[in-house]
Amino acid sequence: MQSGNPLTGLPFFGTGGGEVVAKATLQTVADRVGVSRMTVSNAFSRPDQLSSALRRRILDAAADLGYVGPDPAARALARGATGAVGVMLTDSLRFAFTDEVATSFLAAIAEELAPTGLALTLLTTTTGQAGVVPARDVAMDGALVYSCEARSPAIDWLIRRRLPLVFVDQTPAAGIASVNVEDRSGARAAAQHLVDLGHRRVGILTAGADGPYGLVADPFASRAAYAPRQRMLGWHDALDRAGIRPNVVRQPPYSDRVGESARLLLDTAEPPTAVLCFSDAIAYGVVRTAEDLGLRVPADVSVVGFDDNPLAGRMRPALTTVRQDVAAKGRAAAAALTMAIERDRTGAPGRARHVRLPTELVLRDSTASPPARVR
Amino acid sequence: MQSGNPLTGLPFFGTGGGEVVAKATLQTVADRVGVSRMTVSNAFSRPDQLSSALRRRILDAAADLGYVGPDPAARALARGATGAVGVMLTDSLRFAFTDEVATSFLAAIAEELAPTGLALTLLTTTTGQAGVVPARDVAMDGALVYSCEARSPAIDWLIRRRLPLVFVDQTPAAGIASVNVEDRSGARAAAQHLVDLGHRRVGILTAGADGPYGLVADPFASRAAYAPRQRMLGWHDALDRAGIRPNVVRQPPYSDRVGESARLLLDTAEPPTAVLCFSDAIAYGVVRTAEDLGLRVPADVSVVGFDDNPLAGRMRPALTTVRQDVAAKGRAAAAALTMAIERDRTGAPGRARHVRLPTELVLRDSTASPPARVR
DNA sequence: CGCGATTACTGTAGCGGTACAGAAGATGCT
DNA sequence: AGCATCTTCTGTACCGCTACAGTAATCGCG
Repeated sequence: MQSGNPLTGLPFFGTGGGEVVAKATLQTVADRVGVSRMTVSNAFSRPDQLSSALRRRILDAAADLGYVGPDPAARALARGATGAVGVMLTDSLRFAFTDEVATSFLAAIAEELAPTGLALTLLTTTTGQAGVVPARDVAMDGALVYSCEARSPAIDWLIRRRLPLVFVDQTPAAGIASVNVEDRSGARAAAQHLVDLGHRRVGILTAGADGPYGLVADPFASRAAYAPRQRMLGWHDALDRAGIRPNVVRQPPYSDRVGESARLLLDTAEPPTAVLCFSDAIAYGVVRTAEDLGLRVPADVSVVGFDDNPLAGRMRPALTTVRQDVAAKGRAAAAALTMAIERDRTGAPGRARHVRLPTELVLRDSTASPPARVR
Repeated sequence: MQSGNPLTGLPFFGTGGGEVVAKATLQTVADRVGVSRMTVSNAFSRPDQLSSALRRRILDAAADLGYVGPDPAARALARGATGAVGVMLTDSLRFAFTDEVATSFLAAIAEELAPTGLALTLLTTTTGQAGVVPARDVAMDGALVYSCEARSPAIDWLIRRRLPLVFVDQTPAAGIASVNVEDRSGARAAAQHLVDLGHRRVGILTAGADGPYGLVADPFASRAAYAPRQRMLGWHDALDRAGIRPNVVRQPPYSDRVGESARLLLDTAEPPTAVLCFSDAIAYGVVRTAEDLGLRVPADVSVVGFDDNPLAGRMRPALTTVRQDVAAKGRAAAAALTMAIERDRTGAPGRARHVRLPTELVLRDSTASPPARVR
């Protein structure tokens, strides 16, 4: 006698007090009702293929037997589709969840994907104990690669599997759809803004998974990821033209210890009158450090961020930054992925598209002309 | 002649310039090498089952044929395990990514799960266009249910599927492992702290997916989720004992518009001298609103949060709050889930464990005795 | 009334693996 | 030499579902 789990409120097995069976499958239900297995499958997955009366009987029998519905794994094999897409993030997932820009991006993807019924599976580039490599071993219909090192083994697995892919904030590759933003021109505009204000001593605080860290001689020596490199190019576009040679400091990504890096720039004999930062989060740290050092922002030192993180508008002084529409990026990525999956499914034509979203310089209160004494 | 994709650097098919085949499977490789399919399977999944020489030949042939490795979907069916676990979040995934407490929790889970090789699949309670219900249709080995409404259809699907589950910040259910924090006693301590400081006029600003919203007459009328309810109980434990009847305002969860709700409490003829908030994020909004109204915190009004969000320490005044160890909660949840999956796999004994993590009142600068004039 | 079009259901042939129980030959030991 | 024991490799039987091509009965219609 099954009376149901008192707390979940659900019956232990089935909803009709049916017998306790090892495991109900389509066949179990088919046998019970006296129809073919295919008909039961249709009852669940293609209701228009049978009479509603029979469907009713089948569904009832299924409930009675505790049959929940087609097994997702078996269905995935038979259909060749899993209903989930992967999103590959840098090694430390922690970053992905700590950074407001990354989380907004993920949120936008999740929202765009929700109506399609596709679930999002988080993938890391790490390898598990038993040699499990999610990128190789998890079933999925396609994947997004977000801001990862260019050529990790994990990405190679995704490519080898011939999964429909979309690269986001990655160096675009032929045959793979990509979504990027105008990092370079955005950075150029930011640097030009400083030049126009009259700054001649400029510092750059960038970030990257690869070193070297600290004050770097050659800003382009690192095999940095796409965004850091593009932004560095953009900053230099404007600075070079103005004949300015910036001091460049690099730090690990998403470090909370911006202070140390910022001091490398600011706590010197001849500190820059303006600092270009890889992100708003870093810019925030620079502003705080400047204040700690007794420098006023923007009177003594101007600071420019990147991203237009919500933080940028909230902080005091409000941050001059380069806006990118992260939500739009997420939507574009999700759309590109569903499109790539669709194309893969139908074997349709069409080449991989490379989307490039605009950036825009947002002037706020953290930039001003350099102090008179150094002008 | 395959020369490889110039940009991905990977060959179009196989690594040995092998022929372009429709799709390589174990059988394809087996035929090529002249061994049984089972041996090829072993070469990939159980290397100790064959001589390394043969394995080498098999792997080479596989690479040549463009065979990547066992198909995850097929393997999932045959093995009965997918290598992914779900985590069910409230309808709007956006919240999950917007709230720093939620993201820290997710990050901790992800980190704890990484070494096991289990990927995290994000599930929503929403139903996709084609009637796709992730909780029912996505293959997974188990799932976490985090802070969802008690009995949504999506949760029912998970239960019906008999998936190993762990409830987090949910009302514990028999037979289902759960992880919770001492919401009630934490809230009680917070309220008691205000009582001890001499406050008699106390406001409460809580949040919940279910209304009613605004100033509520009966704080317990809402069928609120577990945490809101427990905290409400805790606050009342202390206030009731002191004979204090608080004004209670409820707002939707994670709304950015705390201002409106806060004004319902503060912008009145007889504003409370202290406000208890459901979260630090809300407390932040209350502090800002108080300042906008010309009230000083804590001189005119004390504010207490909940969670000990990093924000709490950063804000000025630093927020008095109730600390919960979100990372520990994430780790505990992940551990409970892997344990549940393991038990399910081995059919082992052992009852579902219910973990309850401590909370702790953290005194900072946002609370003080009420202003003299109202004392 | 006869015939093509629908509707309702069935059978077969996979999808691409893994588990498990051998079998055949090599090895070790007395 | 004789026999138990490894080591390697093989064969079979699923895992649970869906695609697709039927078949049989019902329907519409001139």
